[in-house]
Amino acid sequence: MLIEIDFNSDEAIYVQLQNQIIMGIAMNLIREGDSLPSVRQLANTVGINMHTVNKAYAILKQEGFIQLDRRRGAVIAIDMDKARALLEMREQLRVLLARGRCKDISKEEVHALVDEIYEEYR
Amino acid sequence: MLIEIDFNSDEAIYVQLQNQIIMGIAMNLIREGDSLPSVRQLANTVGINMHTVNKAYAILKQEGFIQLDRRRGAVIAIDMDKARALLEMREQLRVLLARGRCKDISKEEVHALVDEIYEEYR
DNA sequence: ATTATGTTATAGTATGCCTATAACATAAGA
DNA sequence: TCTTATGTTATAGGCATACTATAACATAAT
Repeated sequence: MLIEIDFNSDEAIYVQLQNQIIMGIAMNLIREGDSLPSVRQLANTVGINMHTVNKAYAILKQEGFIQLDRRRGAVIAIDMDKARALLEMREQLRVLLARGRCKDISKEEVHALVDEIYEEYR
Repeated sequence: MLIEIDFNSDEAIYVQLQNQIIMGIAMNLIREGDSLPSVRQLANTVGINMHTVNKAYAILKQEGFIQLDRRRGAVIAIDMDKARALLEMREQLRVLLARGRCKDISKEEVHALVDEIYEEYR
C-alpha cells in the first residue's frame, strides 16, 4: 500500500498517515490480519522521523484499528465498537453538513456523495 | 444565539466559534442579514481574547459565511460557491466515511444519520 | 551472535494558539 | 463637537503541539 505525504499540507504528518491507513483498510487495500511496515521502515521509505510514525500507530491502536505485536509488528485488527463509531460520526457530520447546508447543499446531494464514496469500497 | 466554549477541548477556541456560528446559520438561529456581536463584545461575554474572535470572524469571512462591515459589524452573508463547497465536503466525507466503513457502518446507516441531522434544519 | 523490532527517554527547533497591550481611522451616539 | 465603540493592525510573551535527532533497552527473529 502506497503512502504519500504532502509536506506542504497544514495537516499534521501523523494525521495524514492515520487517514491514509484507515482509507486503505476501508478500500480493502489492506485487510484484517495484514501487517503494516515497521515503525522504522515506514519512516525510512516515507522520509520522516521514526517517532512520527510511532505516534500515528499508537493512535490507530488506541482507536481500535490495529494491534501492536512485538513479533508481527502493526497488525490490522478492528475493534468493532460500532456504537461509539456511530456517535463520533454523528458529531463530525453535524459540523460538516452544517457547512454544506449554508451553501445550499441538499440532503439528496449529500446522499449522492455518500453513495459515490461507498462505491470506492468494493 | 448562545455560544459556549469548552476550554478543556483539544479543539481550538476559534474553531469552536466558527463551527457554532456555522451551525447557527444552518439551523436558522441567525439568518442572512443578521449581525453577530462585535469582536470585543463577543470576546467579553465568552471570556476570551479579542484576537481569538477576530481570527474566527476573519476565517468565516474568507470562507464566505459573513461580511465584515465597519458600520454593521459582522453580517451573515453567504457567498454561494456551491461547487467548491461540494468538493470540500467530498474530501471530508472520504476520510470520515472510511472510519465508519472500518467499523462496519453501512451506507444505509450513514443515510439515516444524514437524515437525522437534516431534521434539525427546520 | 547479529539484527530488527517496539518502547521509552531526553532535548532541541519550529509552528500555532491564546493572551496582553497598544495604537489608529472611522462611524455612531449624546 | 466630544465621546464612545467599532474594525484593523502591530508587537510580544507564554504555552502546547509537531517534528526531528540521539540514545538506550529488552525481546524476538535469523
